[in-house]
Amino acid sequence: MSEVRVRFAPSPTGYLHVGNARTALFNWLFARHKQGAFVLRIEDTDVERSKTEHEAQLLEDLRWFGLDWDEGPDRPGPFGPYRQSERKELYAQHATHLIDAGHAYFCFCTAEQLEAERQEAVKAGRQPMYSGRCRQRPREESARKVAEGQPASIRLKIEGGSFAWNDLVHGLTTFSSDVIGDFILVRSDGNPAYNYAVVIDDRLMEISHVIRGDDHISNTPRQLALYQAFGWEPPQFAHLSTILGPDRARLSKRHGATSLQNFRDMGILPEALGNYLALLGWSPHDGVTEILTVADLVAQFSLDRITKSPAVFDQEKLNWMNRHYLKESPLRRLAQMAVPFLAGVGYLPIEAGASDPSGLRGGATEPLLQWLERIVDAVLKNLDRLDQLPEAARLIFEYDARRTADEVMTPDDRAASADVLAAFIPPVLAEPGLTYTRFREIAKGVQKQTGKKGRELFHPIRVAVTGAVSGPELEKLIPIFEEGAKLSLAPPIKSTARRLREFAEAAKLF
RNA sequence: GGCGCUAUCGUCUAGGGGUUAGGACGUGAGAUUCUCAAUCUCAAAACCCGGGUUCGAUUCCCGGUAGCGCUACCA
Repeated sequence: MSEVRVRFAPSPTGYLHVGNARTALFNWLFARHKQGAFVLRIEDTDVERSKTEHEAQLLEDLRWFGLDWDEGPDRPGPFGPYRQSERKELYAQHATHLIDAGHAYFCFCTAEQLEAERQEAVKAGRQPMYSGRCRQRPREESARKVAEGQPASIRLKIEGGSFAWNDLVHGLTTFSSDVIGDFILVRSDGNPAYNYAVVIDDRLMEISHVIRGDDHISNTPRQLALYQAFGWEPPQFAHLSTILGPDRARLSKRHGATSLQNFRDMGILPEALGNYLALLGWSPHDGVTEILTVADLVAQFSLDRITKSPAVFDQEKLNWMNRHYLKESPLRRLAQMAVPFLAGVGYLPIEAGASDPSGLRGGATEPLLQWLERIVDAVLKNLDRLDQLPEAARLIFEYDARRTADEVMTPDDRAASADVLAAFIPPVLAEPGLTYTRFREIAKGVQKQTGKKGRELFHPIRVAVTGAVSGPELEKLIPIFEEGAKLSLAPPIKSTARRLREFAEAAKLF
């Protein structure tokens, strides 16, 4: 068993937390770095939380994140099945084995009894721990009660002085066995408890390294007790620190975006999220490099460079990293990703049940995609994430001449720039197909005529044409207006000339 | 309460018995551009506290404090 085998074992709750995503990522990086196997196991024995329909969503989230697995529910391997719900027979067999060997016993205590004992212990200031009342019952008696149909859970006998392991992140970690009660292996309804199922699964799947959140540190001695009872060699453990919110409390839904789906909806690129998460609790050897490709991460990853301390999730830094990857991304990819964001605010015509995967009426045609590339190229520098695209591109899709003339352009501005506008607008209106080159020539003419240049010249033009005091370069915007107008979209894109005509009218210029 | 884990700029981190304690995000200033942004340059900003060990501790040890976790027939 020298081969490295790691696993990620999520519950399909329909919500994959970034903390879990980071755990999955670290497992995956370690497996790929060691050229071992990455196993995906679904922990779906808890029917309350697990919904089978959520499993597909989970796999989809993981794939979007860029992870793949060698074995899993959709990729059968030699250690299947990979859903806990399909492994109940295995858990039952091993529990029987433990009882026969005298390491486990049936417990007939009711929930009420246990709760009462617990309350008492707390009141008396003692450690609330199972008393072990059913431990001494003769095996024959227990067997008889079970045969009679009395509900029973199965508990493990905890013995021995202490449990210790050499944690790959934290180093030597020790627990006294005094603080661990005889815990439940199999619940009275026949379902295995987490600490039991996880040991059976990890052992049977020949997992070599268990990499998981540090909220499991206190569970580890229990699991060690099980390995001991079975006479099994335990795997290596590595416990990852918690991800916290800005208030230093464990990152949760009330902090805002915390699921993979949330980040996807924000227009965060998977490679940006992966790079960011990899740096949350891990750093490369040089201690300087921050931008790392997946290949870099796989090549450099090592468990001994993982931080022990918890980390506060910083959306600002994620945004920065996303901006970096956005700029590196091919325009075509971004144009395609832009469609749902623009369609979502009504800038592009969507159609329910459209045959095209983009969901657009008429489909995402080549001319449309080329035009979207221009838009993305123009506004990219202003974006942290794609969900800011509608706002950044608004001046392309919306132009209100009335508002521009009355509000955006102040009376002072208008008075000061009357000569520029008077010289600029007529030649543009007379131009059939405006290009940026032509626009430049006209602007030059205005400069000669009015003697104004730079900001004095371009600001009034910008405002009149875009309806905004700031935005992308006119060099990029003019072609977008012109090309957009030709696309006959619904709602339509107004050409430069049309904008100026409306503006002149609203401002009563001529 | 008990047990456990953690502690370097606001945040993510590098480092390590002697360093000008390094990088990044964010922040501030400047440069540049028709504007915003982007970009570039510069700046401010940290070793939790108290004991020990040592010639010397931010680094090693102990204690305190704080934060977090576990203490379930949740996972």
